Amino acid sequence: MATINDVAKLAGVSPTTAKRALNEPHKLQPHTLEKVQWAIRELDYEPDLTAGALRRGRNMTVGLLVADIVEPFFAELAREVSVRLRSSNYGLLLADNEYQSEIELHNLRHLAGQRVSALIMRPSYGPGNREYLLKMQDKGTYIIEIDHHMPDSPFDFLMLDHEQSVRAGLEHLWSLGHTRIAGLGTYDAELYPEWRAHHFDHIMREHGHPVLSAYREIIRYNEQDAYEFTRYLLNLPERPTALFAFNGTEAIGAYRAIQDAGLRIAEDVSLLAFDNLPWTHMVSPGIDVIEQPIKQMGELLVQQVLKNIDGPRTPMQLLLPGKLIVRGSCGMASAES
Amino acid sequence: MATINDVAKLAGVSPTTAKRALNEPHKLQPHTLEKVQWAIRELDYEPDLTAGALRRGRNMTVGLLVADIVEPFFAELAREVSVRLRSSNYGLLLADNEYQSEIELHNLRHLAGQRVSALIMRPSYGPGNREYLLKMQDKGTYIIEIDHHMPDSPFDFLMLDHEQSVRAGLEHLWSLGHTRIAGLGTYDAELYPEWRAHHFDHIMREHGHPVLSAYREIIRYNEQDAYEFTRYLLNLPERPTALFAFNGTEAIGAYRAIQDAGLRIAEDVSLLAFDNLPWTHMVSPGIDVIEQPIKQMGELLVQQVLKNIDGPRTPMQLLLPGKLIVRGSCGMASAES
DNA sequence: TTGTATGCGTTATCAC
DNA sequence: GTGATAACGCATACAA
Repeated sequence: MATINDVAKLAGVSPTTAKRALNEPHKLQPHTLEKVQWAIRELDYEPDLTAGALRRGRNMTVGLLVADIVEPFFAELAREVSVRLRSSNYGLLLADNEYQSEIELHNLRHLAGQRVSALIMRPSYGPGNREYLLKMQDKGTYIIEIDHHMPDSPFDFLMLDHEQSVRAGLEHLWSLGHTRIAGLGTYDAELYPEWRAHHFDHIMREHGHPVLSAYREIIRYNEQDAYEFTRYLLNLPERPTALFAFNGTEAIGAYRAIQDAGLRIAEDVSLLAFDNLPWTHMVSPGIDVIEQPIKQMGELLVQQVLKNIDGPRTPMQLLLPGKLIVRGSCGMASAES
Repeated sequence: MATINDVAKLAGVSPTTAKRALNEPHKLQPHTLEKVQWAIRELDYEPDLTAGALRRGRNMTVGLLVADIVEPFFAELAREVSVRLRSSNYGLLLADNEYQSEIELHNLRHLAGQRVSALIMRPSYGPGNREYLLKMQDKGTYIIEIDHHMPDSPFDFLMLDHEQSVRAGLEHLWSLGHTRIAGLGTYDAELYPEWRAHHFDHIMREHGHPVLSAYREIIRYNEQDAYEFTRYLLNLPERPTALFAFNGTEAIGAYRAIQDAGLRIAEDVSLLAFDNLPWTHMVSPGIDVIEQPIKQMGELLVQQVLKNIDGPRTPMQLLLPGKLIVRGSCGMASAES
């Protein structure tokens, strides 16, 4: 494996000069430049990123810590970020937290040990790792949160405008006459501080239709819990006329539960969901969804991260609007109780 | 940031001893061990992985190069690998190739520069980067291919038994009376050397029902191409009675095309697909699929990779069987032409 | 059982 | 424009 010293020797220059041929070629005399470039080709020189990382205190990667890479939202975001990073010589160090701060801490330790240049992360619940993250930030790692952000969190963030999105969804349902609406999961400051559930509660109350207490339960946003909770809801004497799934995974569980209960989507019960997943336009009727601008998120994130790795910090605290896509899974609220 | 030297100084021992407290604690006297552990806690010592990487010539990550992280197969595999890596102090450096060897080379350069300890990769087409990969291997990087493997490729591999899987699928279709079956994509040694398409052709011929030349076209395995090709197939005078989608993304395109053509799944045209994606059991009838044992793959991969990073090389050239799941999207071949 | 010394390849500072 | 030199933090060979 050729090092920059080998290149320098072969070209008859110093390592400093040899490196400049790669980083600041304009500062070299054409003649010198050519000699070095020839030597680089001759030896197949490729820089050792680990040596550079040790010297500079950060490596050439961006850490991306998602909740779960299998959730399509995170998979798509990972791709967008990865693709855009390509033109910058940065790589992507992937980690997850399964929404749990112990797992998160384990992975943060690794990312910090690897000296990632920047960290894009979906925070887990609770203030658990804030101290650790602040230490990372102090050591020069740029940190930006995605998808979720606590008001007292000191970090930059870029996420969906959950409030606007929930409101857009509810206005859609209201316009169809729905008032008995159940959200798939209830906000809990300690256990489950999810914004979509929080705004759902708040906006419903504000609109004069507080969510029935029978509809309120703290569940996790996965297929299984969503399935079971939906079955429960559909069996209530006062069953909801519309269901609001707070992410794409929940929507799958809800959809299956509705089918298994022998009910028809739209006619018997309406379904509205976050995340525009492929299957939502393949069933019939198609599912009404609120789509996140994932491409835009990826673009803005990479831009912001690269700008902030070197150069001075430019704050970014951004909410992006969700887009309602209507396909037919929400029907008129029927008169039947 | 505390280094191991700081720890050593505070504990009044040498750096070597301090490190041993972490790596080989049994080799220290209880008293020494305690002193060092105290100092580690006192200083919040965490190892600098970049320094270790430089020194050892490889970092504490495994490179995972997929074709496209958005394809659920790769997303799920990434999660399985990531989860299992957690108990080993290794991280995951993620990259893709979009099936193109230029993109692949770019990312390989990065992975090699980062000195990944091992590389799990889905190869792109063509022999393009073999030379580069061999150089990586010579420098000590353990390499194993997934999902696809050329017979003359010198690397280990772990993938689905494509031949067995295709045969299982076809026997299912034959048992329902189908003979006019179209695979969504045709094998081409140069342009598109995909095994599933290859075995499809071969097994159909072997069985006495060579694929009609009207059904043969080289397409890429994405939703759009699959959609268009399916529309074309369904418009043929001798249209196929069954379609075989070679991955989950193709299946989506085919499904939509069938719907848009106003045909009924199973009654009018049967659909069989690779990959057991969530939506395939949510539509009705559910889609008959061939499922890959992704969890097992992740487990075996991590096991093999960790064993081969240190220790002597133990070869692994493994085909795992696919599992046919029947849900109803394949009906009897109708008599109508 | 513990300690000493060296070098991994790069980058940054400073001198020429 | 170019070059010499030092230091990043760790792992290893070797010495004690």
